[in-house]
Amino acid sequence: MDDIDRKILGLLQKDATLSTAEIAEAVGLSTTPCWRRIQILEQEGYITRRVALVDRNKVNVPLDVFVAVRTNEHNWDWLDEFARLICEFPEVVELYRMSGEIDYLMRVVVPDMAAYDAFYKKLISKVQLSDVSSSFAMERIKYTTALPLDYALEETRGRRRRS
Amino acid sequence: MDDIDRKILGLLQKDATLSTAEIAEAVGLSTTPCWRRIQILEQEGYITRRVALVDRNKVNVPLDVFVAVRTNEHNWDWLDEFARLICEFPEVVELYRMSGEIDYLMRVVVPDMAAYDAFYKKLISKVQLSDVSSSFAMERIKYTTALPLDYALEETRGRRRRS
DNA sequence: ACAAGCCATGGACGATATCGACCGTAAGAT
DNA sequence: ATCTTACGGTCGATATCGTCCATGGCTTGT
Repeated sequence: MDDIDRKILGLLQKDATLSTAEIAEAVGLSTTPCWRRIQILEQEGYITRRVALVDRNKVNVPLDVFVAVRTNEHNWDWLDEFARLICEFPEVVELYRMSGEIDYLMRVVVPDMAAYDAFYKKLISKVQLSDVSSSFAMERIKYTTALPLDYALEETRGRRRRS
Repeated sequence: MDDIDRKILGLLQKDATLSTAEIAEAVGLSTTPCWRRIQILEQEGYITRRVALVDRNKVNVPLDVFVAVRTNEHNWDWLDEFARLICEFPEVVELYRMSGEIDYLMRVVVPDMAAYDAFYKKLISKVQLSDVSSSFAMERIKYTTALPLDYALEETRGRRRRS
């Protein structure tokens, strides 16, 4: 993990269709060593997968709903069951176990409020939840899958230190 | 948008490295028409981009913080400035304008609570916010970039209706 | 019956990925 | 002062795919 690796990751995070030649030029390497680095980044698990992002409007799910959940059950079995169940819902794209007041927070994508209502009914019919509160997003201002790379550690693995 | 298109999108959402031949086989087409459909899906904007997802632990940002923001300023100029500013922060991965109590909700990724504190200080030094409350995620149970495709409309564009 | 739309097949061209081999160099270690 | 290691650069060979023809056949709507 040096500056060049960071640059490569940064580029691929934005656009995974870039050819090795293009990346090589952008980071100031020739193609072969650049390709080697990408290989290593993949083998070491820095890059977990490459995916296509689809337009939410085109597939008719323009609405984000944040669902804050509280429960009375706080044992592992319940959590397992809950997690398993939620993962079945394709509408739930994010689910976090939280600290503080709220036990779980999830983001749900649906076509509109009516569809959310249908989802909500399905949800509460399957799980016992003591308190559910939904907040609707009016507008998504920023959304990116790109993580910040400034915090990545050098990790003197081989011996990679360029001035 | 028929069942085959949905299948193709579903596959590419999960793994964009699949070759057209593999996709073709999976959806029960031969390669050429399958390739054409993918072309169309891209031209029509169903597929917006292809990106690489990187491992958050590897790049040292394992912690999710949800930041709920309230403000007194409710004019367009302020929003523009706020949006512009937030988009500069690579740690802010999602930002929504909400309905209800909270004005804005964002997800921030950082290495640890200390780093979040540093981020927080940077944030409040740049924007005037009347109320900020942070919730830390203990665990990310589900996270996917794949949208549900069940809601996608048929959109009888050409004449595409399979049984 | 006819036309339109979609599929399958086959093939051709070119871009790229994917290596392997070899050399040069700079920094660290002994 | 060497020896070693870890790069990077270059060259080149394969082979896989993407890309895009052209043709023919099947089904469906009018």
